[in-house]
Amino acid sequence: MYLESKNMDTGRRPAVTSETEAAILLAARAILAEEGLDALSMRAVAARVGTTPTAIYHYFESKDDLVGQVVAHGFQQSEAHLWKAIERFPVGSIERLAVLGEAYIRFALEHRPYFTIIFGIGSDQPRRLDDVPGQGGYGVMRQCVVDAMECGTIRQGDPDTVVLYLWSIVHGLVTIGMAVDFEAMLDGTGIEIPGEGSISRHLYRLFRQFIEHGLTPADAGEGVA
Amino acid sequence: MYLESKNMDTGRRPAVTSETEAAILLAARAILAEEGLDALSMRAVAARVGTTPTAIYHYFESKDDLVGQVVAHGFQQSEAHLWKAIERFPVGSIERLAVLGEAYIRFALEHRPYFTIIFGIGSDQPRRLDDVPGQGGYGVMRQCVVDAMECGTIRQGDPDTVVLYLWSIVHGLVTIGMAVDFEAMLDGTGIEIPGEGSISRHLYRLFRQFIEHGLTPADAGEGVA
DNA sequence: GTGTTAACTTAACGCTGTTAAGTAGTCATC
DNA sequence: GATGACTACTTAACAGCGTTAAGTTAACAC
Repeated sequence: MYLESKNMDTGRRPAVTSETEAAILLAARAILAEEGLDALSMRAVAARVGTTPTAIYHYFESKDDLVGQVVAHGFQQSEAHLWKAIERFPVGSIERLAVLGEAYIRFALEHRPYFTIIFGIGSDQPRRLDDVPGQGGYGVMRQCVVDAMECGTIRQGDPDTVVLYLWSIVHGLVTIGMAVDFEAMLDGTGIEIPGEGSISRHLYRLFRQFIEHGLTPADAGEGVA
Repeated sequence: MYLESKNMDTGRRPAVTSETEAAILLAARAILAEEGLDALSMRAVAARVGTTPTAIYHYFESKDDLVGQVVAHGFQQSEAHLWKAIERFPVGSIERLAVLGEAYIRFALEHRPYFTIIFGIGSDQPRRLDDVPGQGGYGVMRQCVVDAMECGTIRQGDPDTVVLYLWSIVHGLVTIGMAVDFEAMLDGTGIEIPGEGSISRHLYRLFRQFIEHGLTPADAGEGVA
């Protein structure tokens, strides 16, 4: 549905020059943040900017194009967010990898509409990762994995497999958490719900022993809680 | 957006009695399978059944209600699908757990619109897991994890944590795979794309060593490829 | 001064979910 | 056997959506 436009790949389109164009993008971003995805209509954006809906088509091919650029802006921030989160942890350390996962979860929860648009609408064809702005964090993750392998923190192997593995864990956790009420679900289980911080991040911390040492008892070693 | 209706929790609503109601559900299911989520409109369903759009409101509160019941039907099948997939593997075995994950992936890929509706649309509040038909496979997974713990196949601990961990992996893999073109993405990486079978299932098999033995080199033992 | 272009506006099309109001047909009761 | 109630619809319409076609107004070029 969304993001079909040729212009959504970031960078290739010339920078925003017009004041109106900037205002449109700003308004769209504001609506998405304040009122959510359903409230984001061409008419709503136009009303906020103070123009007519059709004026938007002077700057954007379609709604998909507009939304695509809004999301691209969000995801471009995501990469910076991830890099910033890990910078104070030693390159190649397991902490750096762990914090990266937490940062991914935090960003996803704070930019839920972006994630819904990129990963949520699924009736159509999947897009190339190059078209996902900031590669959805893939680049950062891959660098961290490569570093960790070089340092011997994690075992040798194909880095892309490991990246996809870690990405699946954090992304799955976030996706399930957005759809299912963790709080109600985990009530009565052995998992205690933390007073502060998101449940998703808490769960991710619980996963850490499995990620590091696996589920098999023989491998458990010092990892057992 | 969808599934807000009180009637979406399966079972509590009386069974379909009217012939027309059954025809509406059948038509909606057919449209979803043949033409996808975007094509599923009240008018399209009505046209297929041979009635007017408003007639549907005699049987269903809203579009959300109708879609909710269609999806509920699909997810009810999912639990049976998962149980059937694992039945020929020994209770408590690691194979049984592995096959369960593969079955989840297969079902998700074959019932993409259902997953999109339940997990994809994320602007609104998350729902209780009880309301997710078939608990999204949670019950099956949990039983398998408990069995595996009792058999000593996986280490002792809180089963719900392990279920969420495994669920996150398969669900994340599926979700990313639906949004990103794996084929194009993995071209040029160390991951070889299999000729037959889905890429997601192939990746999941690659993850197995990490799931069992973790990423830490000391734990790797016999798990290394 | 004329032509061209950018930056819009007005009006409309076809689509969507949904509601209000009306209409047959069936069935129970007085 | 007429009356009222209920089921199962229909027709018409409303408000909103993305989008397009056509017209307008201002700025600038030659």
